[in-house]
Amino acid sequence: MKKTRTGFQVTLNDIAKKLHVSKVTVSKALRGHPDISSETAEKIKATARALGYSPNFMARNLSSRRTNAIGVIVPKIAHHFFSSVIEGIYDTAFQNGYEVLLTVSQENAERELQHINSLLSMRVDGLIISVSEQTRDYSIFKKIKEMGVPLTFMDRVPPLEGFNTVVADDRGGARAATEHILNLGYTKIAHLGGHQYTSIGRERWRGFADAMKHHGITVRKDWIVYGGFSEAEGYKGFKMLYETGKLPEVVFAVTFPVALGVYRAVREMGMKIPDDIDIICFGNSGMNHLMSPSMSYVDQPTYDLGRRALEVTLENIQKKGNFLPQHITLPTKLVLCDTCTKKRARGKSTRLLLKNGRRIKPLLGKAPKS
Amino acid sequence: MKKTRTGFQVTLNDIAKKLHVSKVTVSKALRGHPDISSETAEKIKATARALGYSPNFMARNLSSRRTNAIGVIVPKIAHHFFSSVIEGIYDTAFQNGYEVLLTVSQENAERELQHINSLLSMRVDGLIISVSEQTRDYSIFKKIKEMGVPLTFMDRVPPLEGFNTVVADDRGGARAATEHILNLGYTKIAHLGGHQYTSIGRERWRGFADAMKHHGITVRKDWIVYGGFSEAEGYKGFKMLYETGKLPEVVFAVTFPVALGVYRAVREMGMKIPDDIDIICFGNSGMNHLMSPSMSYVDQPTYDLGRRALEVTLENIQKKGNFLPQHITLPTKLVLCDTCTKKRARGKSTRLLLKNGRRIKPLLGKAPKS
DNA sequence: GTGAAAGCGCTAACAA
DNA sequence: TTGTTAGCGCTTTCAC
Repeated sequence: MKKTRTGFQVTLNDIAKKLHVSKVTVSKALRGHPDISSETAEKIKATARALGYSPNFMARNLSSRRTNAIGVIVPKIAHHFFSSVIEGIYDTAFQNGYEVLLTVSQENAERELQHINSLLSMRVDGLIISVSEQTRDYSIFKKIKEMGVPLTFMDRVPPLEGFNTVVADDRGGARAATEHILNLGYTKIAHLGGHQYTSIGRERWRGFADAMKHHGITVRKDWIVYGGFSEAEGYKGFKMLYETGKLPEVVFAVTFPVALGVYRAVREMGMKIPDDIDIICFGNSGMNHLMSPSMSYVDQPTYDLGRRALEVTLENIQKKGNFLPQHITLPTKLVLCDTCTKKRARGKSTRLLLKNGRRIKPLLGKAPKS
Repeated sequence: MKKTRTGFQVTLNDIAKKLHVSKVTVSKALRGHPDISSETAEKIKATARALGYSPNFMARNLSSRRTNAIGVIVPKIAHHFFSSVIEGIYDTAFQNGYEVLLTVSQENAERELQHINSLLSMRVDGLIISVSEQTRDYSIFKKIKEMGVPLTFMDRVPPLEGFNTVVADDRGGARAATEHILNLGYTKIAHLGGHQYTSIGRERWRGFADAMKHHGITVRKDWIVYGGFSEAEGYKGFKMLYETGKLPEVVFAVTFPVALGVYRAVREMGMKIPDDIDIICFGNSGMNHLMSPSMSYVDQPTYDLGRRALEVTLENIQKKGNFLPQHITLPTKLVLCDTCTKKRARGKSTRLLLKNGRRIKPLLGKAPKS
């Protein structure tokens, strides 16, 4: 027993001495190495348990040169999307005997970089990253590739070659949602989109544009607003729509939180969803069914995104040199709830706005332009 | 440059050789040790950067016997409460040069134990744990104490002596909420509480009972339901209330998710909150203001819970032997939203129930008793 | 089936 | 100011 900075820790040697064997024997026994007779192995395991032995991860990994750990970086954890993805990652990792080192960038590129460096210095065997909405400097990823550390981008993918990617069918899903609202008869459609330097922002916009084009409807420029993925951004985005002086009939929001921001803004203005303005979004939350009205949305295979991301990363770790980057796209599904079930006659308040921009209770901050 | 299992990793030695100095010099220089002249230090740092050196956490921590890492275990991350706590932990850790190793137990005692063991084997300098709602075996915590690893319980605290605790004022907050509804004139009050072997379940129940007693109102036994902290449990709990044949005027829910379960159940039965039944709860979610009606609740200092938990843990790490366990209780605040703002005349549907238990649309599953 | 030797990359103590 | 020596606790040859 050794007194460490942290107190008393049992080591292999303690067990070895107690049993008058070498520490190598103990090491092998504990790892189930076939060298050791089942008899001694049992004895060793028993005393290890009795002594409360817990292997020193640092030492083990320093000598074996592998950590059996995967580093994960996500931008947020408060959202259903990521927490479900993480569940998929955890479960799969555990089944494969891997440890997960989870970190959160808070949509902050600087913090993301810190985490990457920490995880690299912990020598994780592989990385799964969903980049922050701010990330624009990709040099660290190139460095990671040079270092030979397997890296899988999940959901949010930077424009780089040579990495594994696991994403939902953003373009297809966005297109399906847009087709749906077009089929309802809506033509005045706005898109609260993500920044175009983000993969999901770009792909979802493309899906939207695909459908619009296919129906021969021109996209009104000031009804396309690009921004971040948070509720605050959705609120801000709707305000910008409002300031165009003309409200669309329906909004397609790039994420669930963005749609929430719209809800809040709409409510503050004294308007009603879906009667005054309708809405549909990409992604979901566990609380959707409690909102009134509940939102129709594009469902993402969250758990599977996590699971597949981990699987690909593991495969990459195992095959190493002779492994070609994999690109996995999982299907999405349109789920209809209370919104966007039929075309609504525009409500009173919205009509008023069209005649006279001042009749609707203005949002906090700047008054509407027109 | 060494080829490791993971690829190429630059070591201290690489830098040392390149500069014709010893690796000790490099090590010291990189850590800003005053031994080294600023001239050589600069040179060393420059080549380290050029070579893309990243210190090996394992090796560093193995020899220094400290990891500068805090292990954190929370039961859930999908909830506003924990994700905000985690933010507090992260920020404070970063300010103090500490790493956070975050894990999630999913309210599962077994998984919690796995995580504890992993973190211990990573030799974290300290632990912050919010125990799962299932945890009933506390032996591991005693073992941790024997090992001398500083441990702080946050929010959910097992009944053990000798550990740091950082909690919200559960009892006081629950009492304040209950006082409030009593002052509105309600007397038929139900409590959807947490299991009594959990600290927050117990304390919140006590606060509730305090207020009831203070107002001289006897607590109807079958209006006290104990369960878990999830939405599903809230749903189930309300069903049990319903089966008593008499619905209370108002429900005090032990957590926000539990209250959500009530919302869902109430809605399914075709009743209305707050007119048919009113509700208030402990804790909040970022989405509360989007629900209709928005819920009045006891606000917890989530970020600060995280911050203080980390601070106490660090202090414990530093003082080690001569450190007495600290117990910190942070104040809560009653926040009034749409529910519980005044006593409502009981709605039609509820009155019907009182005469004839069959008039309200029954919940899925077993039909109501009466 | 078992164990001695060597070393993973780093830091701490001490010498030079 | 710099370098030498000796580990940290473990795993990996490779000899017995």
